[in-house]
Amino acid sequence: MHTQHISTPKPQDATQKVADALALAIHEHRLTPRTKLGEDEIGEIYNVSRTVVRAALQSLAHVQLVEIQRNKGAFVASPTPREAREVFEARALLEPRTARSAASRATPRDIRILKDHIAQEHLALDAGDNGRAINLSGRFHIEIARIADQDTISRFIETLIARSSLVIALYWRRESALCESHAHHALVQSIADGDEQNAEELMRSHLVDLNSALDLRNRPVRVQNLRELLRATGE
Amino acid sequence: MHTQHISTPKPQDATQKVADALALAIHEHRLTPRTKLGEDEIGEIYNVSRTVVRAALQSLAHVQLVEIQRNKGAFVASPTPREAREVFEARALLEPRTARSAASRATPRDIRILKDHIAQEHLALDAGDNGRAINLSGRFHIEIARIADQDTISRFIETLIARSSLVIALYWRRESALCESHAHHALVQSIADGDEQNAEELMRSHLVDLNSALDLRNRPVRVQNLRELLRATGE
DNA sequence: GTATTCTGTATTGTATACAATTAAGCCGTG
DNA sequence: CACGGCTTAATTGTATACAATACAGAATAC
Repeated sequence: MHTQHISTPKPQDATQKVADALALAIHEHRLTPRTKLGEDEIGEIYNVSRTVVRAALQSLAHVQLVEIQRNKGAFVASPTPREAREVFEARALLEPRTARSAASRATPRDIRILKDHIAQEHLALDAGDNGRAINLSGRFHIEIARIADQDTISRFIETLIARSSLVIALYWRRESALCESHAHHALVQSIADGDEQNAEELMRSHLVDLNSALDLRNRPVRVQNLRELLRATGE
Repeated sequence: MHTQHISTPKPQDATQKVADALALAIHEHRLTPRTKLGEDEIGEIYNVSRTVVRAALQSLAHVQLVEIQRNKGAFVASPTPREAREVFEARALLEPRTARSAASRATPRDIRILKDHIAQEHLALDAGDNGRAINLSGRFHIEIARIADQDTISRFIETLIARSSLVIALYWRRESALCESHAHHALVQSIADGDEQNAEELMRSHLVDLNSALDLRNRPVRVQNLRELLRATGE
């Protein structure tokens, strides 16, 4: 992921590339909430102008992965407990129905893709790459939404899962085991069986489990920005 | 290039202003689907540079009010029948629950605001200003979402209602009466009464009614762009 | 007369330059 | 020593300049 320096052929949309790269970094928890995203800094990293960086940041701001404060700049978003709760409430509203729909439409190829996702998740977990595991876990849910073949709702779910990654970064209780791929496995099984009722119910309980693994009370403000970190010692 | 020096107080975000102005024009059906939105053209109208216009257009593209084609430019979005159906399916999934929540939380002030909305709707209809009436009707739904106090879901609903305006522009059957403010009135009543069950059910049936007023089969491609219009004569 | 290539123009994509705002450092004063 | 105002550096907001792409029309060949 570092062969960018020499040519930069720019075959396609540079803005999208930067946005994707930043989103991936956030999803994998390499960039943590409240981190400052300076335009020049990012531009130098990806060898693009601020024009492109700004467009990428605004795009990420739209899905609330970053927060832009006027004349202050862009920061990795830091969902409040309220926002965190809302994100999972919205997921609870959308995803069970989506899982049901997926169960009614999934093709053998879809099932294969889902199982492949789970396998990769296992690999990442075994390798101790938690960031990648979280990202894959999210993409599993997105894949189900894609199978459901509802573009509009899928898009909503994608943004919710993106924000979930931030919520997890902030509020995940280390006591609870990381991603419960058992739940994913059972979900795939019910989808493969075309058991709509079961798929819907499994997704619902899966989301409840996820939610219960969060501790929305205290907010650990572990920040990458040193200045911010020092200031936090006061409290 | 053109007098930016003297007046243009620019007290706040110029990008947002342009985006809002364009969105309003689309919501009021002054800008119709497939209309080309040239950057220079818009920039001259609002006396801002292309930089600002581009940001506004990208913002609108994100909520799918406009579609941006690379190297081609931005156009007012033109939802396909499939997209139109999906938009209303998503609304049917989100809004009844939201209405229920609104019924459980609405304050007297909220009720007053809703009733005021309806009154304005009536005024616009009586004045024959269909565009404004459609816009107000949408904002009525947005207001209910706001009362429900779920920011995340409210944001989704806002984009859905924005797109609904495009759907209406394309697929509304002129036979059916325009906005049925009776439905809105009954909805407000149930919300004022705190009757959650009724509010949810009324919203559900209201959306069904809206949907049945659409004809998703034929797509009347009445376009402002003359060139596109002439080309359409062939079919 | 029709089709096709070529060329010029218009429009978008990206980079850079300038203006405005913010944040930090410095210095003087109480 | 702490605090407040001023000055300066850094960063963002906006405009403009340049590069690349696409569209339209004309000229040419058939």
